[in-house]
Amino acid sequence: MSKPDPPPRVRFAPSPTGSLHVGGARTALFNWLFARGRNGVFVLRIEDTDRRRSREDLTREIISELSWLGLDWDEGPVYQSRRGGLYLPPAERLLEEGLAYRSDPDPEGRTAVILRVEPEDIVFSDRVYGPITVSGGELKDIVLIKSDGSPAYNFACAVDDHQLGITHVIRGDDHLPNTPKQLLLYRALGWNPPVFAHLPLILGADRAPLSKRHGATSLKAFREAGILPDALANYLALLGWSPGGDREIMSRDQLVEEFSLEKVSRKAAVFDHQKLTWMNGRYIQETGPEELARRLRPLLAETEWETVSPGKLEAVISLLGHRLKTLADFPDQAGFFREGEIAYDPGAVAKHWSGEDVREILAEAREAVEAAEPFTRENLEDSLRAVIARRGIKAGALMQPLRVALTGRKDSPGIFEIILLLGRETTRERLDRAREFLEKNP
RNA sequence: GACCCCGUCGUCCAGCGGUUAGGACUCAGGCCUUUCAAGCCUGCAACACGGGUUCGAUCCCCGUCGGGGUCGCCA
Repeated sequence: MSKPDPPPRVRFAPSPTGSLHVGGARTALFNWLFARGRNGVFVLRIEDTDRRRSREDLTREIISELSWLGLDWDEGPVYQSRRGGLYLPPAERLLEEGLAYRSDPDPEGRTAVILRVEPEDIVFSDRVYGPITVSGGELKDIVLIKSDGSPAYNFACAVDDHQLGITHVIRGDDHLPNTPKQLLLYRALGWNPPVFAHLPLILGADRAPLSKRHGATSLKAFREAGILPDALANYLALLGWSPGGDREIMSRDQLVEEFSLEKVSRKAAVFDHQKLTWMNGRYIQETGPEELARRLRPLLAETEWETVSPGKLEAVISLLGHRLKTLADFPDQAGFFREGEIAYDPGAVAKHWSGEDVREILAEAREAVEAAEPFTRENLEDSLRAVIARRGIKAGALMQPLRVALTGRKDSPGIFEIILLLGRETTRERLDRAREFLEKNP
């Protein structure tokens, strides 16, 4: 047996110039899975050297969305902007060694520090893409320190990764062309380079890189759309990676257990909202009412549900929570549990209230509900089924008009459960109102 | 344009020289049922093309075509 690899140190290094989007989130997730699966260390580094475009509020947002996704880090956040002093010494060393030179002064007399690049082939092995050769002469000299004194990206990246002891650089494959440059920097500085692993891009349905044009792509948007973090993590994990075989619904522990860079795909993947929504529905089904209520609460702020009691909310959720595809579906599907008058869906009325005997049936249903004593699900069902039997009609001929009267819609959870939760009084009110409606609109 | 990468159902994946090319999402039909959702069953649907190598290529090699990435003193 070969001896086990030492624990890896990886990092996720977002730039706070925009919201955290699914592409970045997936990169963070893969780093996290990799670290957690082999006892490694996950470092969060904020690449905020671009003072002009970096925003503190975005830094906070990125941090909180990562937490929402369930990703935690062991070190950081490390702010690149606060480590200015780290970059000059290595650059000066390269200058002294003659490996780097100063640019011609700009009009203001400032110079940049630039690494001299010799024309020679560069070969490296990417953990995902395999061996990659870049022929000599393709690379130009590399700017280390810009004329304004700040470190250029590739240099800052190499210095930081080295200084933080990063062993594996796992990032989007838009960085693949940067890799030879960084390798040259490591070589010039006499440092051991980390292992590089590049992740394929995530595309929109039109095969263009995912962007705002494709709708909700920020984590914030997914959260607000009622996607569960575990569902999103599971979906994202499978975008560009697979454990082999047919497994799809996988817990965090399973993902951590199975994840490996070798099984990451090299092919860009199209983000499929429908499949995410399906998967989210599966996760919702497996989530208990208590937790669903907790997840739902923030989405209910400023809606008519804001003031509903926790007990009532949980009761409603246990009745229809498992039917939701996203948490955001809740207000629409649960609307009829709110007090006050319900709206009748015209389609439902036309379909189920057009029969001649509907008024009679509803009247008998009303009596049957009154007669259920004690007020239990079993008694309600017995009582209502008795009406069906007595009239010799099909169950649907009673259930459907009743459903419209109580919910205003064609689809809903089971009628008996609804009556039970609504209570006798509300049920009675709604049936009376249905009767009035039918009298006015024969 | 140059350099690099990629190419299995519409989409996400499995496959790793011999398979009726498998699963999932979507879509269609059916079952169940008080409706819808869920669940279960069935169906539609793919190896980009052309050369090799081989007894045999989805799989290996070359080319073509197609897609993507990068070419800043941005990150």
